[in-house]
Amino acid sequence: MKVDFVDGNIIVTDVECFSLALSLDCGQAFRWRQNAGVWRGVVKDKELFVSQEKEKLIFYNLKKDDLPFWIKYFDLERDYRGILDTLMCDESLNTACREYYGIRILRQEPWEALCSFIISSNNNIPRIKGIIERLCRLFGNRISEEAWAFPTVKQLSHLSPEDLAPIRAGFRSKYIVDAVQKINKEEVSLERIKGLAYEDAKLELMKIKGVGEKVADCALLYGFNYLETFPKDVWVKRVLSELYPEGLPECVNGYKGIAQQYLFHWRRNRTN
DNA sequence: AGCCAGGACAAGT
DNA sequence: ACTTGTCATGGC
Repeated sequence: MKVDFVDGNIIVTDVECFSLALSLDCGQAFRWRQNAGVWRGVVKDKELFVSQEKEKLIFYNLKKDDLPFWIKYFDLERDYRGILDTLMCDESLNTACREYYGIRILRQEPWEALCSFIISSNNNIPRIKGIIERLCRLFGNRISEEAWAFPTVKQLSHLSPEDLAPIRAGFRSKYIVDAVQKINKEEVSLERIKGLAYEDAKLELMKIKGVGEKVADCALLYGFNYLETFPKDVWVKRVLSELYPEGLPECVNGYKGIAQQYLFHWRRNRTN
């Protein structure tokens, strides 16, 4: 990775095994929008405009001090080339990884990931995005003309399911409220989860109503960077029953979550 | 118009 | 321990 500063922009070159578009639009994050080749998103209280040309990333109007934050968010320091090499150990994984080469598991904010995947349950991606957008606009800090931060637990702490009616999350509103209250009362601690083993972390999250195995796994994979986690949604279950009735090959061990993301996106985008 | 959606949960076998 | 109905809403 090489970094240059040009006209207030930051240019990062020699970025290997990374596709910005695929990583932002593969169903793991719900707040990124693309316009004329430029992706816009918000993480914490930071808004980012970024685009990619081959192995070059352009961070628009970005302060130097903020670059490490985004390097970490996109997990650019991790050796994905090496990881994918080991993951491509059979025909299906080989195809999935080749077709969608460069998807990285983003390192999202824990609360945002948890809340987003509570909202995701029995829901479709366009609508998930809409609900989250309304949640941010109604309850998050406005950080620019057209950008709102994801609301903090504290900002949501006084709300009832009825107060959440405008975001039109349906039956999921009461789940959001339960998550907020348990975290507020420290019945569930997102801070503590970071130090727990996978199984314990999962049990901790599953104390929350509306958080079953799948939602907990998604939160751990996308929000806590537990890369060995393997969330099983309907698409991945199809892959498992169709291609891996006897179980996954051993090469995915340690990075099951990454394998899962490729298999999910590959299977979901298949037309036949 | 009707089916389905990156599920969870309770109730029924 | 598995199976089924229900939940609220809107995208297609």
